[in-house]
Amino acid sequence: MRALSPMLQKILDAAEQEFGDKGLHGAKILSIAQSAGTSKQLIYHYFESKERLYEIVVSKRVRDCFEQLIAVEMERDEPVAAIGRFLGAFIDYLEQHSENIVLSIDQVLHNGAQMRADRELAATREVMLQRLAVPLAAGQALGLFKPGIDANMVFFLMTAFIVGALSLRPVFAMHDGRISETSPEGLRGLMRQFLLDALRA
Amino acid sequence: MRALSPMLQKILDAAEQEFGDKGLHGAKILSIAQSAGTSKQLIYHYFESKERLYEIVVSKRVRDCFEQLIAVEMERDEPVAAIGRFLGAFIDYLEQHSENIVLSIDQVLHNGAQMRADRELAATREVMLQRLAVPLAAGQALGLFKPGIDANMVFFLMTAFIVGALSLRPVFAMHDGRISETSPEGLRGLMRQFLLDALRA
Amino acid sequence: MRALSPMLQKILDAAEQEFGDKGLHGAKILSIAQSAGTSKQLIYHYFESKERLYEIVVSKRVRDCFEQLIAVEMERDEPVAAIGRFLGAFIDYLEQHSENIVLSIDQVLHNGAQMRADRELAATREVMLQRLAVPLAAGQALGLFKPGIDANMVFFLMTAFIVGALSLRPVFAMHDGRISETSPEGLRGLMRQFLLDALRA
Amino acid sequence: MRALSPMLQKILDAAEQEFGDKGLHGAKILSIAQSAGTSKQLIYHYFESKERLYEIVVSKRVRDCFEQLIAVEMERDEPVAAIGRFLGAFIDYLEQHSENIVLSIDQVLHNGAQMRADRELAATREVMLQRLAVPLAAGQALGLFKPGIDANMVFFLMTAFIVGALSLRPVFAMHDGRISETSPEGLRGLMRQFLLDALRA
DNA sequence: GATGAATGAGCTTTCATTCAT
DNA sequence: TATGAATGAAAGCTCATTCAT
Repeated sequence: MRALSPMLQKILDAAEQEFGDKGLHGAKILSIAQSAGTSKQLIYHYFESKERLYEIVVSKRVRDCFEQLIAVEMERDEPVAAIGRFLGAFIDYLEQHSENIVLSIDQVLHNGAQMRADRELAATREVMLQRLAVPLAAGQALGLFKPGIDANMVFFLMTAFIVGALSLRPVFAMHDGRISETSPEGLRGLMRQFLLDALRA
Repeated sequence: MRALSPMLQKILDAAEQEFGDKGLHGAKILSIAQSAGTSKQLIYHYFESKERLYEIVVSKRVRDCFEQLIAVEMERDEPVAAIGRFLGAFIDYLEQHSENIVLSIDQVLHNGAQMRADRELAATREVMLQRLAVPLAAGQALGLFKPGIDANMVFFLMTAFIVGALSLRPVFAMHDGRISETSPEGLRGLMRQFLLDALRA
Repeated sequence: MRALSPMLQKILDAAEQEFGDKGLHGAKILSIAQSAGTSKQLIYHYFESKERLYEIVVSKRVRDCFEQLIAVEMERDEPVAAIGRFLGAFIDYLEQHSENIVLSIDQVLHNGAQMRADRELAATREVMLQRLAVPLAAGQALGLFKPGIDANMVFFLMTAFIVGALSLRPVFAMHDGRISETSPEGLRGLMRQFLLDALRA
Repeated sequence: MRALSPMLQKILDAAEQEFGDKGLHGAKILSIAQSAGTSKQLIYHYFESKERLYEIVVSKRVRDCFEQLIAVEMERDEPVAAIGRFLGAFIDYLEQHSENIVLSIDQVLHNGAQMRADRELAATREVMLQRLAVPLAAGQALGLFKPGIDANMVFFLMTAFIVGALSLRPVFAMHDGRISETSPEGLRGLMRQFLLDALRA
């Protein structure tokens, strides 16, 4: 991974911000250019189209997330604690990177088309899943977790729930103060417990 | 609730479709007009702006969802079965009304601004929550459900998970066939079980 | 001149207001209808088009102005005082009826097309001019006024100056406080003196 | 003042024409684009809005007028002739640039908002007024002109009268042939004399 | 790499006007 | 008189994208 030209880096950062704030449709190439301190034309010099830039940003963000999850230490803990640690890291990551939420969500509106053919991303993902599989299998062997679900499924359940909760929280908050009164700490614990209970045998 | 003029009804239906497919930004007034078999100007005759039409569609969809949930019979079952029935109805509704998914999701990109001041909607919501509270409280009294969570929180958890799962399913399917191989039946059962397990004491 | 149906009268009043505020282009039929408490369709029931309604309003306003001027008592004064009285009445009228100013001005943008064939208006105008001619001729005979100008020309000069001054006053006021500091009283006197001096032999 | 891109120049010329013919509301961006031989989008590339383009055109026209008046030689003449020369130049300019008339007039409908914050224009105006002040003061010292009026007021009176007369001439011509029969020469002389007489002590 | 000029396609919105009842 | 429905035409403006330098 060699260093990118500094302007290219700025463009990518600005695009991450803009797409993460407004989604594919809401983002404007001109805004990205201005945030990056350059012109639209330079963006077109580097990227063939807005869609392509978006794809690249999405892949980059998703890969970054996978890499953070790969870095979670799970070897020393017993299975439930290990999965709990993974979960905590996942929740923290998504809470701190709201762009990923919007980007994930935005995929829904665009059929996930942005992730189609990224081999490297698929590989990273596989590594992450294999690491998650270790404590899961160990826990299942000990009768701590439900049988019949694999790492892929567990990761899907986690993602669905965390992304759903974090993105709908503000919407629910409008209706009803109670959710938003729940401190971030509280919601974090709630999500973690909820998911662990759901996995338990 | 008197009958709407037939063209107005067609416009609302077409708007529901279009917004449900593409979200606020992606939807085009011209498309809605063409689907409804009329002109964009007539839409502006009835609705003051695109945003306002969107708000109305969102409110309508959400209210419809709440009403379906209010109609779920829960009186005859014991608590776990009652909540399970509610859950099943909720999942079915959202699976059959994918517009609601997109609409919910799209709120995230627009700060949920579309639901702010709909008193009637808030009232319907409250009725629904009160019905859900009955078996929940009964179950808690019997030690079947976790203590310390109320109907509002349960509804939030359900929505977050179901919306998250249904919307991310196609995205995950791109990476990995296994989720999509899971038959709709299978996913339905999985979600239901997952949520019930999470609520259990 | 029989009484008009009350709604017709309200429409004309509202049109006067709206055209007088915004000019032909700036005025909206819908606004007029709403101000009059009726619907656009009724306006089209009475008037064949926006342009035609405008013409009628303009004629009405101009006739009203002429009639006010006809009513000015000039018989008892000596010539200079008589013309001064006429002038004062004209200035007062235009100051109190800013619609007339805007309407006159707006004619410029539309080639005065709105006044083409109104016989009755032309007749009223002639009466007014003949009354003005009396003290003018008397003054000229006494060597008080310039020779070689007739009532028509005098009326043109008066109108040009008063309309010009009243309409440009706010524009000049932006550049320079001094004009606007001149009290309405002051401007009134200034205009009157200015015109009388210009007519003097 | 570097040369403008040729297309920009064409756009400005076309805008001057169009706004000068139809005023702010009546002018259409598409017309301007077509007259300039380009597309409306290019106009928006250069100017942020129709209003802004209008402001620029108005400022440009008004500054041009002031500059012409600054260029009038008044040093060699005695006061009355000097003011007469200024007046003649002013009348000629406005007769030859009917756009300025319409533009001035149109200000009335838009509250003169277009001239608010143009420092440079205000400065040019001040220079022009100072030049006009010289023969005025000299004439007042000799008892030739009324005391108690300054250059600003004189300029206001001149503008009001000339703009009023030139713009209302066609309107009056409809009613009455006599004004329009007055040759442009004749009207020019009449206005000049009329204004000089009004200034005289 | 960088920049100014230019364009095509399309969008939301407005408004005078008409028709049927 | 009065009203709801509908339409044609166009307006102002936005944005992704390209080209030439």
